[in-house]
Amino acid sequence: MNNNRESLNRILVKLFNDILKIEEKYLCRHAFKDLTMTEFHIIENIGSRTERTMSETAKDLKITSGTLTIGIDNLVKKGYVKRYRSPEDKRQVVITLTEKGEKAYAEHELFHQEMVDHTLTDLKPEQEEVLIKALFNVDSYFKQKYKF
Amino acid sequence: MNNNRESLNRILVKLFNDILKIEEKYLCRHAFKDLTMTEFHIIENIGSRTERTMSETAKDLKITSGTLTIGIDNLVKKGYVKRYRSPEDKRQVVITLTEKGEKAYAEHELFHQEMVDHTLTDLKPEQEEVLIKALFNVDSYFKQKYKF
DNA sequence: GTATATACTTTGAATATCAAAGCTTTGACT
DNA sequence: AGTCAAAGCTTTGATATTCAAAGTATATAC
Repeated sequence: MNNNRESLNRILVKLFNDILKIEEKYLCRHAFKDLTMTEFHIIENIGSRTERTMSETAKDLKITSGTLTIGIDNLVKKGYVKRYRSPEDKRQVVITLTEKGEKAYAEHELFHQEMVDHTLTDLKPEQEEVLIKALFNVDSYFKQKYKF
Repeated sequence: MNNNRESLNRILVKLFNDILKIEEKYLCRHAFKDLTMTEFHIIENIGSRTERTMSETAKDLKITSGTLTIGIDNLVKKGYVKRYRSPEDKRQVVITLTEKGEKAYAEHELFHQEMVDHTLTDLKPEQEEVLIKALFNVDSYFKQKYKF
C-alpha cells in the first residue's frame, strides 16, 4: 500500500523526465534532425486540426504568445507550417501543418503508439480500464487544483 | 480497446507536458522563487542520497557534465548544494544537499505525494498493482529499446 | 468616432544546453 | 620513478528557449 505509493512516485518522477528526453533524442536527432523539441511540441499540438489560431495553441501549450510566434517563425521557414491571417478577423493568425508537417506529426504519433502498445502489454481489457481511470484521476486533480 | 489506446495516447501526451509545466510554475514561482526548473531537477535527483558524484548525476539526468557544472555552480551560490572534491579520488566531485536543499526537496516530494494520492483515488489495492505494472511496462520498454 | 479590448509580433534580457577543448588526477605499463 | 592514456570535471563559444513588456493592427462597444 504505502509501498505502492513509493514505487509509483519514483516511477513517475523518473519516467516523465526520461520519456521527454528520449523522445527528443529519438525524434529530433534521428527522424527529423532539423526540428527541436519545442518545435515538435508545437507540431504535435496543431496536429491534424485545421484552423488553429496562435492564441489557442499558446494557451494549450502553456507558453506565451511571443514564444509561440518565434516557434512558428522557425516552422514556417523550415516548411512544416503554413501561417495566414484569418479573413474573418484580421487580428487572428491561422496556422496549419503543411504536408511535410503532417509527416512529422505521423512519425510522432507512431512513437507514441508504440509506447502505448507496450504500456498495455499483458494487460487484460478490464485492467486497461483501470489504467485509464488512474490517469484521468491525475488529470482532473491537476485541472481542479491548478486550474489549467 | 482501440478506443482505450487512443484515450491513453491523448492523456499521456498532454499530461506529461502539463504536469511538468505546472510543477515548474508551482514550485519555482510560488514555493521556491529563486530556483529554476533545471535546478529543481538537479535537487530532485541528488535527493537525500549522500555522496553523489557529478558524472553519476549528469548521466541520470541525461544532460552533459558541462551543463551540470553550471547548474551546480548556481545551486552552490544559492546555498542549496555543497560541493567538494572526493578525498579518495581527487578527480571526482561530490555533491550533497544543504539543509536548505533538503527543505526544497521535501517540498517537491509533497507535491508528488499529493499527485500520487489523487492518482490512486478510488482504486482498490489490486487495481493499484495494475497501474504499477503498466508503468513498469513503459519503463522497461524504454530501457530496452532506447538503452538508458 | 473615440476608447477599449483583442490578437499577434517585436525587443531585450536571462537561462539552458551542447560539443569541443582544456585542466588535473589516476592507473597501467614499462 | 616516468610516461601515457583514460577518467572526471570545468571552461568556452555558440545556439535555443523563454518571458515580460512594449508596440502594431484590427475589432467592438458606446
